[in-house]
Parts: sequence; C-alpha cells; structure tokens
Amino acid sequence: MRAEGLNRLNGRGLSRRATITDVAERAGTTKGTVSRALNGYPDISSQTRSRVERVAAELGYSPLSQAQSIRTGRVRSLGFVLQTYDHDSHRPFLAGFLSGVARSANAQGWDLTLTTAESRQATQEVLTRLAVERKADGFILTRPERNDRRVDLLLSENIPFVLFGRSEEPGGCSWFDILGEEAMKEAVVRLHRLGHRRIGFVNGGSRYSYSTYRMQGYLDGLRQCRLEFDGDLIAGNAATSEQGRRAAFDLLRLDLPPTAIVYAVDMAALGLYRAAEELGLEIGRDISVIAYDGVPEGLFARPSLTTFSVDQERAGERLATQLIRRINGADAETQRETESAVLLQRDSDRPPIRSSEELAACLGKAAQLQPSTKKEFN
Amino acid sequence: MRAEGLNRLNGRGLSRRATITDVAERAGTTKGTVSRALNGYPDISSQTRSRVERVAAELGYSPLSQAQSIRTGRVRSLGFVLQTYDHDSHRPFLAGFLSGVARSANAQGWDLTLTTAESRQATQEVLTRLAVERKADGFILTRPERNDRRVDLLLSENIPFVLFGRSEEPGGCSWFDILGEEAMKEAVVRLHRLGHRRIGFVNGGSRYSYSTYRMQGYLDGLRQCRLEFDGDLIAGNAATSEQGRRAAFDLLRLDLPPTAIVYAVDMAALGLYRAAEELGLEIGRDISVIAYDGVPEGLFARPSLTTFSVDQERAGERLATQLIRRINGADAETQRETESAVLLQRDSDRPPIRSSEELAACLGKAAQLQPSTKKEFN
DNA sequence: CGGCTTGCCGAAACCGGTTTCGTAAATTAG
DNA sequence: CTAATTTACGAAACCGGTTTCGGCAAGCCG
Repeated sequence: MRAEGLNRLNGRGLSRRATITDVAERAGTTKGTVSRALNGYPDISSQTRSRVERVAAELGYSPLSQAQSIRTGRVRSLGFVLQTYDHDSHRPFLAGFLSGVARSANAQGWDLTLTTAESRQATQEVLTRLAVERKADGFILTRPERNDRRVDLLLSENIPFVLFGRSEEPGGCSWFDILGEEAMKEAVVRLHRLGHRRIGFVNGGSRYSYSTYRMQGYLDGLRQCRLEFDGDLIAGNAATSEQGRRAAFDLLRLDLPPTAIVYAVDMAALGLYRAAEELGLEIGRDISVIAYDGVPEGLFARPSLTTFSVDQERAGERLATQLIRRINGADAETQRETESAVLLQRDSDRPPIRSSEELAACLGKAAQLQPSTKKEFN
Repeated sequence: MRAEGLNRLNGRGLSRRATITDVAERAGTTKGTVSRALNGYPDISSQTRSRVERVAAELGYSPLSQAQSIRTGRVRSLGFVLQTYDHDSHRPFLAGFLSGVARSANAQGWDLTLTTAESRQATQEVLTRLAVERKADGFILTRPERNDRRVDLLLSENIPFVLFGRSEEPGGCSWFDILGEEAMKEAVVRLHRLGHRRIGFVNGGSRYSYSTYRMQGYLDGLRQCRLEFDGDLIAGNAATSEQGRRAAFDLLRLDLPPTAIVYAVDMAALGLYRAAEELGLEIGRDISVIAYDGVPEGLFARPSLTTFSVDQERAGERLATQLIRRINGADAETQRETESAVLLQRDSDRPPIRSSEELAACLGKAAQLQPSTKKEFN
C-alpha cells in the first residue's frame, strides 16, 4: 500500500513541473509575491507583476489546483451526479451533454468530476460528500423535479448550482432550459394544419417540472387552433417505450380515438410504434405523431420520428459557463437562459387518411386486442 | 453517511469537516500518529491504531484527497478523455460506460475526472496536462488504435492506464475486452446454419485494433463452416450509418451478391437498412444481417437488428477496478480480462428466400440505382 | 546489571500553494 | 524639511495532510 508508486518523477519520467518556488527564485522574489502577482492583488507594482508573469510563462508554470484548494477551499472543478435510478430516457443525451460541459469547463481551465448515485437518498449524500471533500465547487443538476430535494439541499448549504430545466423555487436558481411548451404548442398547430382535429397528448414523467411546461404548451396549442379540450385525449405519464405503448393503447381504445398524438418524450413515442404494429396501424397514415427530445433511435424507426430536438452539447456548454460564473460570485438570477428546440421534420406526421370515427371502426376489428403482456424489450 | 461529523456549522451553510488535527486532539495524540495509524504504517501499536480509528469514525473523518496529494502526488482520481473527434459510434455507449466507471470508482473511494479533446494531438496534450497537474492518477483509454500514440505516451511517461480493447504493444498493457472475434465467428456460423452460403463482411474502422480481431473471427467462421473465402465479399471499413450504406451497395452490386452480411459495427449495419429501402429489399428475407455492439437504435429499426451486445456498464466497472489496482502498483500483465458478447437474437437474420443468383437478378431491375448522393441524416 | 535492540510515538520538516503582518522605501502633505 | 501616508514586498504563518528523524522505554542477551 505504501511507497512504491510515489516516486513517479524518476529520471526520464514526467519532466518535473515548475513550482511557485521555482518561479520566485528565477524572478528574484518570494513565493508570496509571485502568488499575489499572479492572482491580481493590487499591492504589486506593475513592473514586478509583468516580470513574474514573464518568468511564469517561460517556465510553463501553472499552479496546482489541489495545493491552492487546501487554502482557498476551491478546486476549479464542476460536479455532476449521474443518477442511475432515473428513467432511461436521458441516457442517449448524456454523451453530448457531458461533452459540452467538459469542453466548456476545460476551455476555462476547469475540470469535471463525475459520480453516480443509485437512489434519491444517495444523490443527497453524494452531493454533500463532494462538497465537503471539496471535490467540486458547484453542481450541474439535470431534470429538476417539482420539489427537488437536491435544490433544497444546495440552497440551504449555500453551494452553487445550475439547473438544466427551470424551477419555481423561491430561493432563486440559475438555469438553462429549452422551451418545451413552445415545441408542444407548435406540434399541435402543425398537426392541426395537416388536418388533424383530435390530437392526443402523452406527457412525460409527472414528477419532473418539465412536464408542467409541456402540458401547458399542448393546451396553448389547442387554444390557438380553437380545438376543444377533451380530457380523454390526455393519457398518463410515459417516459419509457413500454409506458408509451400503454398510453397509446389507452388513447386508441377510445370511442373517438385521436388521429394524431403529441408525445412529450421521444422514447415514449417509440412505444406508439410498437402499439401500432400490434394493432396493424400505419404510423403517418392511420395515426400521426410528433415528439420531443431528438433521440437517435427516432431516426432509425420507420417511419422516422418527427421530433423537436434539443442540442445537448450546447446545453452542457451553457450550463458549465453559467456555473463557473455562479461560483465566481454572480447572482443566481442573472444566470438564466432559455432557447428553442429545433424541429426535425421527418415522416411520422402526415395528413390523416381517416377520421376518428373511421379509425375507431378500423380498430374495432382489432378490439379484442388488449395490450398484451409486456414483450421482451432487450 | 457520516452526518454526525458535519454538524458543526460554520457561519452560513457549509458545515465544517473534521480535520486530522481534530482527530489527533480527541485521540490525545499527534497528527503524525493519526496519519500513520490510518495509513497502515507498521510502527503503530494496535491499541493506538484502534483508538484512532474509532475516533476517526466518530468524527466522520476522511482525509482531504487534495491535501494528501500535494505530498503523495496521488489524488485518488481516474481520468477519462472524451474524444469528440472519434467516430460517433461510441456515443451511445458512453452513458453506460461512464456510469460503470464512476460507480466502481466511487465504491472504492475514488473519483472520475472527465475531459474532452477534439483531435488526436489534443488528446496527447490533455493526457499530459492531467498527469502533470495531478488531476488524475491514471487513465482509461477506449478503442485502442493499431499504433496508439496515447499508449506510447503513457508508457514512456510511466503513467498507469488500462485499455478497453486489446493491444499488442510490447510494453505490456492492462485491458478489458470483449471477444469480438468470437462473436463474428458465431455470426457466420449462425447464418450458415440458417442456409446462407455467401456471407459478406463489413469491418469497422481499420485504424482500430478491434477490426483485426473481428476480421479474424469472420475468417474463422468461414473456415469452420468450410465456406470458401472470397475477397469480393469483404467491403471497406464502415463505422457510421452512411459508410455502412455505401459498403452495402458495394456488396449488393456484385455479380454474385451475398445473401447475408456480418457487420462489425451496429451503426454501419443500420446503413444497410437504408440501402435496402432504396433497393427495395426486405431485410431478414432478401438479405440477412448480424452486427455487433448492441446500440439501442437497433432495437427500434424494423426488422429489429440481431446483434452481439456489449455490457458497457460492466466494462466500465471492470476497467475502473483494474486501473485502481494498477495505480496501487499491480503489474500491467496481471490486469487483463476478456469476456464474451451476448447475442441479442432479433429479426434481421432469417433463412434466405433466394439464392445469390436470384438476388442478383432481382437487383438487376434496380441496377441503375447508384448509391444516391447522401441523404440528409439529421 | 549494563549494553543493545526494538517498538512506539512526538516533534518538526515538508508538500505547494495563499494570506496576514509588518516594515523599509517612496511619495505626499504640511 | 519633517511628518504622515502610501506603496510594494519580504517574512512567516497557515491550510491539511505525509514523512523523516530521533529519542524514550521496554525487552533481550550476556
């Protein structure tokens, strides 16, 4: 356990990095002066400052963040907790998102520390641990919930954080978000314009705050198109493909089924594809669908899924930048941004070939078909 | 987890953690003794050791890794460089993989530091930077290349690392890998058993070492089935959907086209789906396919893609464990593991409905069809 | 009983930084 | 021209750990 690995700087190994003492010696001054010069303290003459800066550059000196941190308490590192208990639908996002976060952080001389948690409770503990052990100066939280315990914790401990998603927390949060309500509204309008008159809605996970916005957008869309609201056309929450399939059955079993469905979540919309297969319906003809997220799976489904896509990488970049600003003291309220989703116009939304009544009749033949027991989704 | 120790509040918010001095005072000894006791030095009486351990537990003390690191040079952190220039096909993997790495690392008291690089050159620089700045004690490298500069660098600098994939580097590397050759062989055997006699092969990126193994597996499969080798049946490298589509056209344009194709990479195999659409072929009837990776897209394609899937999360877990052992001084050669891929038996491989000759004739009608200019794959 | 190990641990140096404190020199004020 | 401020920086403490060094006390041997 002990001493083997520690003399890594032997001979041909890593060229020894320059320390602050090296810089001080070469600049003919002391550690303290070098530190103050490099950190912009006011009581350093401009002459000395530039000399120190030049020497530091020559030696390629850059301070060791963990050495700094034991005094300053800051490590120049952003924290992200991968919540493995969370529904799968965010998995495809992760690569782009993390890549954006890390890229933006790196560009500003920061790093990203990644951890996992397997329950909500574990998330709270991990956040606390990382903050106490000073592994991270602040956190990026994704997918805020309606009453998010992470937010409560970080607010009460006064630890900086930013949200991917909005929050109504009175404490005041920073966030970056995509306007899901705007997309949902546009989806309805678009389907209406194609000739659909009964448009269903399948929302995402109800505990998440995004579902409020998306529902609102659906309702706004109905209003704008002067379509009457019909509670039957709203199915339960669905964030996974299997949940989406069940929601589809619920809607299609109606006496007057929708001819088009707006899904708040791509993965759930892919469940409609399964349901359609089982019921012998053709998507884009018998039943249209528009969803939200832009997961890659939608591109390979047939017909390909029309959806509003979110640029995860950009979100990651923005959030990293905001968080660094927050850690550097910016007010929470000043760090808020929203953007629009981008419609990927594909093949799952087309004019209806039958009315709701005709569709119902058509489905009548397959009426005995219940949502079969879950098929293996391997 | 260690809530008792955090309870002393320090002004607003942040709770003060117990330091080694707190432990020393409470145990009635000195910092040095506490450190030695907790780090397993032999010159501490078992009585003192257990007293210190008890006090440390009471106070919820755990050393600050960055404070340790300025003396020991070790931070208990694993490094991973996200190579954004690398072909996309690994993106879907990332979530599971990183989750495995982080989970396993966390469980052992380590952390994961994530960075990005946008070119091979940048990767080299980032690896060096992280090592010199002591942000990571070692690295996990994915997808080793035939002559991998990362490996050269880390070997020459004597920095611990493990590979997801094998390497013939003489220096001696640690690795975890899935036996791609085994899977490719089984794919051929399986297709042969279904009645296919002309089986094509589309390899993945030729610069990566995995392509050697997978090619070998294909050849082994032919041999086992006593099928004659035909160079025409091997198409160029394809790692993306578009490349896979072009490779499909190359094979299907042959005078005697294959009735089944083994793809070394799922994403490329999905390109065959596009080609088939354009040529009016039905996958699983006119042309069968088995691929490798287990990307989620394959599940939603129709017919769903039969493929050998890799448990990314487990790979991440194993690699993290190996790397930690390496950093703790284990020999590189002792840290090597391989496992088998798992066949996801789906619907893209079925008995051929026509012979190669019939297929050629069938395709003749569509012969004028060239691979059209790249469609937008948004 | 004396000399030599050995076991155990306190004291202090050290790691690479930051920050406080005090003061000589330079500047300004009177 | 002296006194009062500033300015600029060295010296040293400090952060939270690790590691070296040396010495005391007990144990062993003769």
